[in-house]
Amino acid sequence: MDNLVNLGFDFEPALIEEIKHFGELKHFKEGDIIMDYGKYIRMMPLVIKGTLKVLKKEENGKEILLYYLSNNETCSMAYSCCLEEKKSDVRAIAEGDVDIIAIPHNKLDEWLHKFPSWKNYIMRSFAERFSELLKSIESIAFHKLDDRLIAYLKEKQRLSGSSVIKASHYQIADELATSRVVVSRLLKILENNGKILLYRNEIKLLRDFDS
Amino acid sequence: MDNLVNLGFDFEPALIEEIKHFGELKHFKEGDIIMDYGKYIRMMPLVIKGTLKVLKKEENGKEILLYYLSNNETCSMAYSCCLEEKKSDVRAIAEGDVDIIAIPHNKLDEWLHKFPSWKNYIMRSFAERFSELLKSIESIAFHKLDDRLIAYLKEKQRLSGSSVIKASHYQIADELATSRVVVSRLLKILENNGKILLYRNEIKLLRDFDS
DNA sequence: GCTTTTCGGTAACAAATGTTACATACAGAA
DNA sequence: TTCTGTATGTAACATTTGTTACCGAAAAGC
Repeated sequence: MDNLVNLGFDFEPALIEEIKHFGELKHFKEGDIIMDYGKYIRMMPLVIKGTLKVLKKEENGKEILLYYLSNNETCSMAYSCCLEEKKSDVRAIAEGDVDIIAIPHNKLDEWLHKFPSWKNYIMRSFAERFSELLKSIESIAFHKLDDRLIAYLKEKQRLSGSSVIKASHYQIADELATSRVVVSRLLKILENNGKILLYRNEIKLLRDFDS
Repeated sequence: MDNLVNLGFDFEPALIEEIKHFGELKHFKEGDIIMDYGKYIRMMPLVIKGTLKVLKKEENGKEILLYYLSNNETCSMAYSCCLEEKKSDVRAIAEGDVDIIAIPHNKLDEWLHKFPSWKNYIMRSFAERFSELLKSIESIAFHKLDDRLIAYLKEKQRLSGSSVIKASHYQIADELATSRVVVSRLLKILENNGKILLYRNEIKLLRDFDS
């Protein structure tokens, strides 16, 4: 918790003191569910380390990836839910080890008045989430699956910092809201074009991957 | 402007006075553009009468409908843009006659501190827009075009209060980000199934439309 | 009246995606 | 090792959506 000051939050010292005092440091590991459909949300997560993925599910069970949250980001939808005592529309899952600071919901509004840096942070978060959702809509509505797959792989590369992506075709299909066979087919084409190499549970992006 | 008090905003009297003083009443008519791609936004629109549609466009020219704004609603994305001096990612167009109150951007933040009812309104707006965007994503990602078309027609019916919808197949295709031929095809199927009647620039929804 | 433009209907085809089914390969457990 | 569950490869086919082309009807302009 002490290294909070070093993180890129840019909060004023008094606010950092309050966060240290009222915030609760929590650890999650691969696959842990931080927020879930239909559950009330009583705290707002600030992501300190690792990555969360935020998903939306349909009645029949299909899921689609909305966006990732990583360092110093937060889920604005959690904020909205906290304020209005609403149930969550989305699910957030830890990708690997994740540390968050949980801010209790009753502080959110108080800090908004007390700390300009908190207000700015919240407003910036809202804007970023809107922008991510718009990107997501753009991707689904306007791009074909092969482009979306490539974008997905790039995003995974960016977040992990590695060009070896650990995931099964099933998982990828889930997050793109399509079927495993389709993903396998498109990945095989990418491999044949010399963009990637395929292994079990692993995809290696080659140098000329983006072109 | 004087009938502002009667509208469902639920603002405190002092805030209403400020809105009357600093807000500017503006009229738009069918097709007028209130916000546009790449333009800076210097005021935030409160919709008093009529309906705005909010769209997102792709590079190649295709557009897709994100959601409608009608009575007492506002565009949270405009709010974000105002605060951060950002360019708009979306376009907002008047559907028929529209009255808005334009709130100058320098008041937004000030009122946030001064008026709890303003803060609540803004926060509620953020939550509503998120929810609309999620509905939009759900629709595009999980539903086939025929379902989306039906949902689109229902929404039009709800907003206009009439089961006669004035629109060409071209317009509908644009807002669903597909082509005219596809829309005509699906509409004809609906007509053959006794759900609707088709005329030039007009679609009449029949009684057993939803089933 | 005529001409032009826009709108809608339809066919024929192309492309993208989804589905089912089955084979094989691999990893870990027993 | 063998067994077993999971992951992947691939074919064949169905469905959905997109595209092009052409037609005639209705509205708008002249």
